[in-house]
Amino acid sequence: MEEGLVVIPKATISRLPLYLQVLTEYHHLGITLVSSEEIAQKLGITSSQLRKDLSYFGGLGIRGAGYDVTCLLEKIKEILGMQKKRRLAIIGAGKMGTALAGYHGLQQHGLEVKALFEIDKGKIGTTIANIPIYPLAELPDQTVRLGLEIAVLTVPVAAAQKVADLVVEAGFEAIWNFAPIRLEVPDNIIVQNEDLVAGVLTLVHHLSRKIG
Amino acid sequence: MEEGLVVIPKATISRLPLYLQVLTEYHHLGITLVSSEEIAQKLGITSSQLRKDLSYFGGLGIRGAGYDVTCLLEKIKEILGMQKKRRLAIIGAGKMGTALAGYHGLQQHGLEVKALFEIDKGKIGTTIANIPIYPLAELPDQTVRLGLEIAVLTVPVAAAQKVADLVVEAGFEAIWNFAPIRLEVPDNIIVQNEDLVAGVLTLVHHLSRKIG
DNA sequence: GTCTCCTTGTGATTAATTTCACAATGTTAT
DNA sequence: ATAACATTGTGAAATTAATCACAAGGAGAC
Ligand SMILES: NC(=O)c1ccc[n+]([C@@H]2O[C@H](COP(=O)([O-])OP(=O)(O)OC[C@H]3O[C@@H](n4cnc5c(N)ncnc54)[C@H](O)[C@@H]3O)[C@@H](O)[C@H]2O)c1
Ligand SMILES: NC(=O)c1ccc[n+]([C@@H]2O[C@H](COP(=O)([O-])OP(=O)(O)OC[C@H]3O[C@@H](n4cnc5c(N)ncnc54)[C@H](O)[C@@H]3O)[C@@H](O)[C@H]2O)c1
Repeated sequence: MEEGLVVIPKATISRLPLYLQVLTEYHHLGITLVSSEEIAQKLGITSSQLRKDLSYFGGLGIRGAGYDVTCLLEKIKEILGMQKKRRLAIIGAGKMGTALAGYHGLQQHGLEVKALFEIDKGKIGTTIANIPIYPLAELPDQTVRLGLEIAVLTVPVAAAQKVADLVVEAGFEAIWNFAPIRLEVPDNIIVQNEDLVAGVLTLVHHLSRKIG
Repeated sequence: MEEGLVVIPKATISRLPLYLQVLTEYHHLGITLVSSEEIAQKLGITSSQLRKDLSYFGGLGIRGAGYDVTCLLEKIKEILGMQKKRRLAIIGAGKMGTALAGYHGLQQHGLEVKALFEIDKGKIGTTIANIPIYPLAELPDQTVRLGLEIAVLTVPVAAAQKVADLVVEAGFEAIWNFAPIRLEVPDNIIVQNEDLVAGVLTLVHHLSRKIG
């Protein structure tokens, strides 16, 4: 395994959060060593796929025994770029914005929600889960002051593109978008669309194959 | 194109919700005809991929002109099994459950949230977005009475597996799971894991490639 | 230390997906 | 009606991903 030369396939990267999840489970249970077969079974994939995936980032396993849970967790976090903490802002303190602001799972993965932004005067000045809500107009200033990197878009779909423009102008590097619309942004801005409807429609598709 | 014999690739199916989203956008804008190139550009994919995908369900396009938006929307909805309405229950009326209960996007895709279930006595008997909150103990009875098919799991991770067991026993066909854990369920139960953390970690990975 | 057993790591193979390139076939203008 | 043009639909080729099968190497027993 030649370090530095290996290109990790996209398909492998896309499975890393999955591996992170089950390894975290094992870690919490106090399990320190786990075989590829065990993890694979839990995830419903083949053990050879898991081993091939892990092989891309060096021989981490112990032949005859399995993989060290802690060691593997560290490596996956490294590849996913999770060592550095990231500062987020949530734009739109509505139902979804409120849920995310109070979600501990983000904190646990090094994602710090530092601010919410709103246009509703009734919400501005209050807090959600101890996070202050600022007026949207302060976006450029607070972005610099707080060192915000990732914007979480939880505004109504009708406002989403306009808000995305503001977010880009304010200097954000990335957008985590919950509005069901394809945003148009410059090439250097990273957009991750979180399309919950897509998820449930996939489920519906399977369901209709099963029971019509 | 031989009807009935064609197997639609998984990769194609996974893109259908995406197509649905942009076609719905065009529909709202009153656009009736659209070329593969336009849609592809909007989605950041190649036009030949889109055409190949659409070719699996028969020649829907008009050579020299493009695709009829309404016609395409209908076909995609058919393939995804969206003609039939589906009845959902949300288990766990916390932050995420509340957000989903009040989300119009579900209704718009034929997904009707009929009930919420809780163990918190303070919440039982009240409503969220006009949807009644029942005690968890009533799950089996209400499932039959209301004809519930899909269970939305928005309970704390520590309770998720136990609740999943109850849901299966109550007769649900499918689970839309928001808890960050791999549920163990019988083979005939469809599980769709909605791992929001996976989404944002993918974003973080791209971010760390970009700015370190 | 040696033997046995277990599980990893990986080349080779097979399968799935994407891209390419262009014939087929429609539209629109005249 | 015909010509000029635009866009689809699709085999073939290229790329990417998943699976197989087994040699290599480490653990544990004695
Ligand atoms: N609720 C859900 O479960 C859910 C699920 C998936 C996707 N979404 C999407 O998330 C987005 C928000 O949904 P929601 O249910 O939270 O809606 P919501 O109406 O509860 O919240 C929207 C909030 O955004 C604020 N807002 C409006 N325009 C704004 C602007 N220009 N700048 C800043 N804030 C602004 C509003 O004041 C409101 O507080 C929508 O695009 C929706 O489609 C919601
Ligand atoms: N909040 C978010 O933005 C978010 C995002 C992604 C995933 N999630 C996941 O969704 C789940 C819920 O998160 P939340 O933030 O809404 O938590 P929450 O604490 O706000 O809500 C959980 C609710 O479930 C109820 N509950 C507990 N045990 C139950 C049981 N056995 N049966 C029925 N109800 C029960 C609680 O009374 C509470 O009302 C968690 O697993 C979380 O990891 C949440």
